[in-house]
Amino acid sequence: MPSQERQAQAHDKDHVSVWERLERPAPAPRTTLTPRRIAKAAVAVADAEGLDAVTMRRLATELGVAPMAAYRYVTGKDELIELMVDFVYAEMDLPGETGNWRTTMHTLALRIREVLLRHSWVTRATWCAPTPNQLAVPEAALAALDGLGLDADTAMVVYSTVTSYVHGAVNAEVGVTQLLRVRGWSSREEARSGLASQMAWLLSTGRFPMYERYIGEAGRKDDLQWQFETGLECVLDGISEHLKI
Amino acid sequence: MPSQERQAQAHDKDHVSVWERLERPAPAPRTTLTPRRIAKAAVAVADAEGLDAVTMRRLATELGVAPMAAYRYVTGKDELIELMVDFVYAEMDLPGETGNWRTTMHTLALRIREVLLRHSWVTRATWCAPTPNQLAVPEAALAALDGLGLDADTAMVVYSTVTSYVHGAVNAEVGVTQLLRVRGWSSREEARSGLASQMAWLLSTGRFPMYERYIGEAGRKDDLQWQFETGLECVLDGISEHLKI
DNA sequence: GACGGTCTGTGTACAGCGTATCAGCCGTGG
DNA sequence: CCACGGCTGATACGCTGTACACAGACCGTC
Repeated sequence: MPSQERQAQAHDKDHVSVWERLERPAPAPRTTLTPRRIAKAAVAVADAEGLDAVTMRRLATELGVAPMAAYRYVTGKDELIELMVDFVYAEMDLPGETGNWRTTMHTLALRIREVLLRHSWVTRATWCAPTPNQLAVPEAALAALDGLGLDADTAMVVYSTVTSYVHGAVNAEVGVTQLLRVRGWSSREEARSGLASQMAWLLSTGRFPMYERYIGEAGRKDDLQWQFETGLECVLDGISEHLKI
Repeated sequence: MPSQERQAQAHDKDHVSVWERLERPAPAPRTTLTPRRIAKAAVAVADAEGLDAVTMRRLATELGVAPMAAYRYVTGKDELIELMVDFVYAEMDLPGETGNWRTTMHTLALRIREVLLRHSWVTRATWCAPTPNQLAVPEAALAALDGLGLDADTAMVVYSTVTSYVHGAVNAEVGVTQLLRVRGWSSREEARSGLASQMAWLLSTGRFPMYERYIGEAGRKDDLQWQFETGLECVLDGISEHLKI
């Protein structure tokens, strides 16, 4: 995301979000290009080759239009990424009312993880303003927490705590995946050996005896699903315990 | 971080990490440029103006050397960022043995948050391989968890859960800050009004009644410290509860 | 004290990026 | 029929990361 701070003084307080702008006039029956089509193409590229592969030129090629064409719909690359993020969140099916906050939050966490893992670049784009479909997530969570007697602040903390955990965990998972791509390790085995040799050197310094023991004793180092769910259970137990709900 | 996937096939499995390389010969008493000086200058720029302001040319200007000079010490920008991350983690003072895992983990979480907030760009650079000073964090955590009867896998889950939460939470905090810079909002008040107007439009769609109520009822929306600590208490309670420790 | 080799920093160059700007084209109102 | 005004495409600029060839400084050796 190289563009994050570029357009600083381009728009100031009378900034109008993409969403608001797109909603307004419906100026003509757009045919070739639509925000949705743009977002879809960009997401496809990002999924396949990473966020850095998404360039305005590449996107244009993918869509079969001129390099600058997409600028008719977004003011810059930042907004393109907003569109992409929203597109991704749109595909998440949020859990409905189950009558049990814990079940709902559990499902929600798993769903978020699925989506973020499927589009691993999203975790790198969290700096953008909330998009409509992104806002639907806390909406669903707050609905699930309604009626438990929590005040508004506390309910939001519950939501934040769960999503913070999910985002942090997925970020760590994704970090490894991305490292593979950076290093050009394609096969899983190649990656393991490459990372292992590097780690071996670090451990050989003797600075990390506990970590070394972990490497030696651990049996579920690669069971990311188990790790995630175990941590999630802790988080949910903690919320239940701490808030007496 | 535009360079993340560029140097794919440059080095393959016989990749040697910066750390290993720097340790090896001790070739001469470096004078003008050292990895530490490079990292320090880069971190200063990133702290002041964001990660995107850190360019090889800018860094060179800052150090008073030619644009390509730093390439003598790092193979590319990715390694520069590794150096920067390690530099930051080096300044974290890790909690010593307290005899109480919960106290130690609590302190650790707060310390990590402090450091990450002080260098808010770090959360965007988590994809890199573990650096020595980064590895010192799980080392300290595992040491604190030793002797509780947890198996290696579970101990690591405890550590991961806490840091996942911390990273996720800080990431969310930082996201807001960064949005300000992107939008060119300098003052806090200006930011609030700008964000509020955008949010107002989203809420006016009526899609988010629960969220709207939260906005109306919440009193501690800006007390990030309280939110963080409350969530952290939940997480720690949950670990204690779930694992019976 | 002179010398050759290694290490350190410099200069130039290139491909690719985001995007400002302008020229041309189109459908439409007169 | 023409003039016009908004959409589209191409060109251009300044910036990026970095490959590459080079010059100077320091070293151990003779």
